[in-house]
Amino acid sequence: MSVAIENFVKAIYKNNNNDSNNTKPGNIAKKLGISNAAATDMAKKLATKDILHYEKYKALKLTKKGEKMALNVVRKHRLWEAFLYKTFDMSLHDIHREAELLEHETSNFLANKISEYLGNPKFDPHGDPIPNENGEITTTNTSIALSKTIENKEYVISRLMSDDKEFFDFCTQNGLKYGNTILVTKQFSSNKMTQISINNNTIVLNQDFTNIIYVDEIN
Amino acid sequence: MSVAIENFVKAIYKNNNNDSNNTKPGNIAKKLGISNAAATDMAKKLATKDILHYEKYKALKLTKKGEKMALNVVRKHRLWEAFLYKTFDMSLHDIHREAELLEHETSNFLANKISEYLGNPKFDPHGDPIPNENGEITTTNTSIALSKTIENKEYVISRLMSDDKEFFDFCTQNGLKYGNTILVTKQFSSNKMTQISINNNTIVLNQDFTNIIYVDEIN
DNA sequence: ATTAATTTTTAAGTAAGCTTAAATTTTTTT
DNA sequence: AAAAAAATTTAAGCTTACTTAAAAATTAAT
Repeated sequence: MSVAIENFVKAIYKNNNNDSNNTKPGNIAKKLGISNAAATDMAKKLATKDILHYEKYKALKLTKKGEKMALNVVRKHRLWEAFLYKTFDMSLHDIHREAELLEHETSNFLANKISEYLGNPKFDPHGDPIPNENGEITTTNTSIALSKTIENKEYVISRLMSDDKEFFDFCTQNGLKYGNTILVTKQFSSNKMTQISINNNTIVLNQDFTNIIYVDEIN
Repeated sequence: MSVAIENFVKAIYKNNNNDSNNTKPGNIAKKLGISNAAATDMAKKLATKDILHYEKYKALKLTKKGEKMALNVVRKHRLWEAFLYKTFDMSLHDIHREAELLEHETSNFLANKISEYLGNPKFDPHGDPIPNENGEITTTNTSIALSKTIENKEYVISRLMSDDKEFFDFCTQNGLKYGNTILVTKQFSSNKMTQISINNNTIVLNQDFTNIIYVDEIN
């Protein structure tokens, strides 16, 4: 399977997690930086290979086979992220950029070596779950978006769902890191902003950020 | 630069080291598993990009730019080999196979991280020199092929120049490993075989092997 | 030094993965 | 519900990196 195909199924997989009705060629095209026409072509091709279901003008949906392919790539991506983070102490943005390339040239053999070396971790440094060798995600996800949190409650940061360098730079500067504790001090319902306290600093975040920062409640 | 181009210049670079008159399209084609016609096409294309010198029916020769490209790929290949060997304890054959893929998807940034992590090694686990960041090989090579050694002298294995699984399996089984000491007990000049002693075992090797096993004299 | 064998080159063609432009369908707006 | 906007699809075309087959040049053999 080519890099183009692997990236295509990965993009569908990631999109389906959020909003499966929205997984149309144009949407995937935008994420991959290709034209709508190219995405339609690819979708039709992959349908003949039993990798996805394609119906004109309808949303794309991966078959079991396609989902397994996507999860295999996602597994390699997240294992590389975890590995590079630990071994070379690279930034969240850098590990993503490198993993984006390495994921396509990594044998299952090597992926398993990396996993074993790391003690078969369940999450990568962004807090994203790492599928196992069979493409299964065995962890249950109890995290919620920061935008959905309740005032005056404490939470632990569990996931930073982004690829954006500026976002990660901001997080690093403000101590927003996987595992750190924050206190939600105010939810501005009118303008959808969230005020939090971390390391004795007060920060106000807008929805662009509070929808991609995930947290777990502290019991 | 594409994977096809990187592999092409790498193949020329490796061939030039041995016999520069022999570096014609058909030769490179055979190494890459492509047709002669494809190799000729590629050579003509790369000539327009100032990557190599091309003259009809003559041997191919890399330009300074082309050689730098080749050395950059070779550097990444050998750094990956050294890294995988050390970190995951993989076999000489396995590290080669994985490095062959990873070398093309590795940024200079990551290559430098790997090099630094390993203490900027000068040689990979096969004994091949690792070019530095500027594409320079700073080590001088004093090794000779096992076929050129002298009877009743001791040598240290310094290089195993092969990609072949069977060869590496043979080496592993017989203790033929980078850094190990051997005694040359007989050179059969008639049939070009070499008899050595290692770990109290006697082995007779033919030229297929003695031309790719390199050794250093013990002073 | 011819002839034979091999290699290189040219020519024509293919598949993958894109592009732009136009036609069609769906979705949104009024 | 009709018109406008947006998205999807179709069509035609491009580039890269190959292929096979035939022509041309080089190399090897007698």
